[in-house]
Amino acid sequence: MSAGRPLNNWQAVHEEVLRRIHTREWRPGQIIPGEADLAGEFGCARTTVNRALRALADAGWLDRRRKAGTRVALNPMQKATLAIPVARHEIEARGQRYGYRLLERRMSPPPPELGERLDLRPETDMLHAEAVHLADDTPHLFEDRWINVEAVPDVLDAPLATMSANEWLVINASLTRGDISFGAVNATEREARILGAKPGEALFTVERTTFERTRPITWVRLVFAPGYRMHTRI
Amino acid sequence: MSAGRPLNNWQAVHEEVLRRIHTREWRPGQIIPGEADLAGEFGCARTTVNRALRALADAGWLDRRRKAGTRVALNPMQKATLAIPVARHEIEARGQRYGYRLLERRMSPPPPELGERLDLRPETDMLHAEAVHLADDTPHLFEDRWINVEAVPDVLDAPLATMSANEWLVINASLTRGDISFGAVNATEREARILGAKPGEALFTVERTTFERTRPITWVRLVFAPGYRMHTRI
DNA sequence: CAGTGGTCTAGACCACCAG
DNA sequence: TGGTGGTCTAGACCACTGC
Repeated sequence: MSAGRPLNNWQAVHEEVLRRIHTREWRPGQIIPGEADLAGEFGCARTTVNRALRALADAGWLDRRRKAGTRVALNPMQKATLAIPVARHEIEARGQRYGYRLLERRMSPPPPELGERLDLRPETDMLHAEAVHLADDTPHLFEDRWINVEAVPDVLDAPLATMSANEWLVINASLTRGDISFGAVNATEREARILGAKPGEALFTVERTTFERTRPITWVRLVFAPGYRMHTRI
Repeated sequence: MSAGRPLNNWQAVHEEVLRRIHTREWRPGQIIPGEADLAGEFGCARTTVNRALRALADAGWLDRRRKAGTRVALNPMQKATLAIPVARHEIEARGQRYGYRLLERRMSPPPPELGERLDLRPETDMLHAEAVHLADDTPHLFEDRWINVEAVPDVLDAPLATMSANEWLVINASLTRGDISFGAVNATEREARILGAKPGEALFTVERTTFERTRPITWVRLVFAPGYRMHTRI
């Protein structure tokens, strides 16, 4: 069934396969022809078909299993690649002026819950930094950060007044793993004051714990100004 | 510099390169050797190196540009692949019993804001369905959905009392694009009653608009029970 | 303009696992 | 156990883009 002009690049194959899925020529759950067959039909090497189908599987449109073959995914909308907001970039991308103010910086024992979660010895002091990120002088994001100084002692000399802890850590620490979670909190009195919100107002939060191997480096909670939404597309 | 045993599969190359990034042998912003060099060092084909480096670039660890070469990314934590929660799977994965109750189902003109956002003609009725998803009989998620019946007329015959609209649409409609956003809202009186929350309590929400080509099929807002967080890892 | 990554090909071998 | 996807190779050509 070698039809029209050969599809001799993987993007073209990708596009054609996606078209067949979208037009329901190939329906959810249905098995599609094997790589060799498609290569024959499209007039290209099997490697090229493989590249295209692998991309579609990564994106969630196909389910592939050896021997079982390739099927159209039942629910393509359950995978998304998300751009984790980096305050400076997000603000500058909107054409606004980025600002940063350090509100607090001091050594302190972490809240017990955090100490346990990071599996630190009790009574270990951490560096606690609080800051607010501004868009055209309007508060955008409140950052509440705890840093494990035993893991990155140099951070005590970091110029946190002018440079966000994140920027310093990215350059100076070895970050191998991150656990990230998203949720909602009611603004505390203090958060409300800092972010220009009403106390109790619902705020979007991101929490991230960053590790070097298994050693915790830092825990941070980002609390966004009211109305903030994080977007993605499939 | 062809050292020990050859790394003749892309996962091994992937691992070795990631190791050099993690140990800061190759530092953020630094340029790394070209594919040909690495292939020589590792004792494998350039294609294999390419596969590994491409995966690392997709994951955000490397930045690659023709002619400019490959550099260690400055901020590897800004990309994450997210598993969009599907209520049934999420609940069953926790070993709980999944339940579903349809609360409302009727034709109605959409709120003006929604009608505009979907670019529908004024006075177009939509199918409005509200449902709650239960985990062991405890409310987990409130679903507020509007469906464009002009795009999927058959949905009027869908057994929404026993099957969630999402499951029906995935099978019966052509979904080519989705816009997704995450945020926080204060529970309304009604949401609080349904979800077992206090009025005003901060709740995590996901909103998704789904399209066939450019035609809107459905808009849905998921409001999660208090304390819910969505997780991912890098 | 030249060096880098991006890709295609043809052939081959292999791991996996559904039937 | 045989068919399917997963991968490697060697060689080649090309597109992009920094210098």
